Amino acid sequence: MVKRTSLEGAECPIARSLDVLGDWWSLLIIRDALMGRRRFGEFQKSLGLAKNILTVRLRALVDRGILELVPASDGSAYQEYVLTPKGFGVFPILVALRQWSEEFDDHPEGIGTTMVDREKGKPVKKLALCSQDGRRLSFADITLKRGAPKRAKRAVA
Amino acid sequence: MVKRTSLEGAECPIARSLDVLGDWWSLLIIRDALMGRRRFGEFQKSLGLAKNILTVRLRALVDRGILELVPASDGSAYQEYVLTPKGFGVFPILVALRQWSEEFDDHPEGIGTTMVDREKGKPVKKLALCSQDGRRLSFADITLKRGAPKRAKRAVA
DNA sequence: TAACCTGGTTTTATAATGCAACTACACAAG
DNA sequence: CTTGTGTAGTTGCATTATAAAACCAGGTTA
Repeated sequence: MVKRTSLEGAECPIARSLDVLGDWWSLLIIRDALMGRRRFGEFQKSLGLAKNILTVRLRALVDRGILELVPASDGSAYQEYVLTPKGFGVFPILVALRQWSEEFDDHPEGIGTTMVDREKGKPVKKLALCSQDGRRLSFADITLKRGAPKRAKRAVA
Repeated sequence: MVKRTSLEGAECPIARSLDVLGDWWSLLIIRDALMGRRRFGEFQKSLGLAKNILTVRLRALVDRGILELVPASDGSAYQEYVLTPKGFGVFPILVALRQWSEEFDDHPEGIGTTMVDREKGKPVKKLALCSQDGRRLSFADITLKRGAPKRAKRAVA
């Protein structure tokens, strides 16, 4: 078997996420979707990737429950791709990627945009990992415990 | 040009990060490095990837300033791969990936470990994006402004 | 109805990935 | 000093994924 070894079924949740999001285009498609793009052609023009690849990626994202196909909002007979809650949940990952580049990129002058809060127009704070009682945690302050995390009941949107 | 289109030089900092971290193995290698692995053989056994691939990935991570080759800590003539500050900076990205899986994975019971704070043993809080004055921001509360972010002066370690 | 746009599929070429076999060096034992 | 074992790769070849370009079908527009 030479296929690109799948990480599906891995125990590590990082590997599980990467199995879904870890290819070259998926995260960029989701980024564009968060910026409001929804049509096949919009994605294709914005990302500049081949249409056959985009077809496959979009289908995969729909299959995994990250995007959803809905009738076009403008009343035409076409369809649009919109994010599901699971898709919106990717937002912090994109923020983390953005902030890593902002902090460590070797040529930061090449970065074209800064993320600011809409109300004040000021750059946002760095994502920080905190304990439940509010202490800031570095990677040395955490450890892994066996067993699946209990999932908070999610509101029904 | 048929090569896997490089995102190098993109304006979007997310694309820039993905250009470095966006392949199947790099983030998993960094994850392992954060867990204390440092030798070629350790990575290879842990990840189960082909040695030629590992060679290429490690070299790329060293070239990009994420890993560093240092003389082995046990006094042998071999070398070890250790994370640079830039490498440690990837930690929040891995946390975000982990938390996305914890929250949205379709089969959460397959997740093997939970991240807890070492001191209290309790699960950590979700990463939250905040404005400089402390308001929690959702993706709808932010916007992009043109121009590179100013980078905070970093301590000289 | 003809031209055009949208959202694809097909074809074909090249680059990345994976396995297995092989090599080079370090170190340890006999 | 020779043989054996472990580490850290390299090389060769098969298979897959990715890409560019051509093609196409249904909806929309003129």
